[in-house]
Amino acid sequence: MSAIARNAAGTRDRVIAAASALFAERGFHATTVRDIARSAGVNLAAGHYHFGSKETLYLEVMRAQFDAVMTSLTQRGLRVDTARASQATLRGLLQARVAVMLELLLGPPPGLQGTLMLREMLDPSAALPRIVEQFVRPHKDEIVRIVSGLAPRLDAAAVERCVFSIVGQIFFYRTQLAALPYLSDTPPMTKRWIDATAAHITSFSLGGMTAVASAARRRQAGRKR
Amino acid sequence: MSAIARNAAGTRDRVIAAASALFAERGFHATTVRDIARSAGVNLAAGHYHFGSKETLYLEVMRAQFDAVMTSLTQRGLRVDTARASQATLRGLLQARVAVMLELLLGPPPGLQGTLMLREMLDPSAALPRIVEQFVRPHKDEIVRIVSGLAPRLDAAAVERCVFSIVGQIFFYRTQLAALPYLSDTPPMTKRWIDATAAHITSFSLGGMTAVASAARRRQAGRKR
DNA sequence: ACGGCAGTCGAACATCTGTTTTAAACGGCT
DNA sequence: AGCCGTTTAAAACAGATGTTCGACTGCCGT
Repeated sequence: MSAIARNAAGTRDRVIAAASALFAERGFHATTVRDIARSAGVNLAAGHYHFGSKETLYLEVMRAQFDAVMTSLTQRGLRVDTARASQATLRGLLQARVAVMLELLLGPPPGLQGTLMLREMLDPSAALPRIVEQFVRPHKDEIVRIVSGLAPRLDAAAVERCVFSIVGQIFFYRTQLAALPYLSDTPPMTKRWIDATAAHITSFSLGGMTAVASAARRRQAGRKR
Repeated sequence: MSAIARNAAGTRDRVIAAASALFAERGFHATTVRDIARSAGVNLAAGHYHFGSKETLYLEVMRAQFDAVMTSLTQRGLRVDTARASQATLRGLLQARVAVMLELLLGPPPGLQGTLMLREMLDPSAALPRIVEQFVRPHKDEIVRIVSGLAPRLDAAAVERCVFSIVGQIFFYRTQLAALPYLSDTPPMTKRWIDATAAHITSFSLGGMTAVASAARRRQAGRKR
């Protein structure tokens, strides 16, 4: 544990950092271990010494990346008690959560985790279950709680559909990122833009939830007749 | 043009078909020309004879795939005059359009075009502009027309945000396809499920649009004071 | 002072990949 | 028949890629 102290830790971390960026930018198969080594400024064999194989390195990158995200999120204290909050408070919570997810997906840094997650969705690996449990599930559960508070009459299935509708709106801007320049002259993703978009999504979603709730009520009333 | 009639067209098409499936399933880099040849049941050199290179083949696959989609869509006669339609009609148009896009993205066949498009979004190639113009743009314009009809008071920017909110809800089920089994016990994507989901998205979106519209009206009134 | 050891390095290995080449066959067309 | 576009077969090529090997380095404990 001598050369480790200054070198090994540094080397290992530099490999992880370089691999994260390259895997996100080009994907697993288009990224070569030589690219990673060159980008990290380390020897080609260093990667295999620390991780054993390219695939293990990839999984380790995922673990490191999403562990980092979750700790940074809990640090920001976004876990709030939604049990007994007013409607206005819940709306604020929703908007804040939407803004956080937009930031997370679109960066800066330019949506590293968002890109990695999207790649996992398209080419699932052994890392996907972990990512879903550690990263997606908490967000989903939180929004489920908020939606349940905002529309108490909805049953679980309807709540889930509403949550998917909300999350879908958020993911859109990351999924279609490459196509957006061709579709509209969207401004750069500044903090201002993120806040405005979060406000729109919140407003849109609140309207959507009340519409779905009243439709369900109407359906119920119709059945009783 | 003799051996073409039965062989060339057959061979060429078989290569395209096999390449489409493999590119969608594994992506460009993870697919080898030998895999394609074996899957198509043709000789290795056949691909290069017809397409010259793997990249050209890929672009040709994209062209063929999205040309096919668009012709099949126009055959279904989904271009309707939305200029002077009643609100109820517009709602029906929206729901039909949402259902079509869900089918397109989720298959069967299991979302081949949806997967290819998603891969293009993540790793754009020379095919992306064409895909956007031929495939994404028409859908967007159609929904813009429907939304404009449903909420005439909204300005262009607000309409676009609403369209993104609608399309985002649709894409969600394709983007998060791999994660859905971990998140909820979603039923298989039968026609029934697609119709129900389209109904939900339509209902949710109508509510969202009226909410956004009334918020805009409120903002306007506030400014005038 | 010295052996051990984790870490690093340069080189090499075996395999895979896209592409090209060569030769031979097949089938319709004039 | 002879030609020509198409297809097959087999091989080879150059370059890239993941992985491994052996030697070297610097530091620690004894």
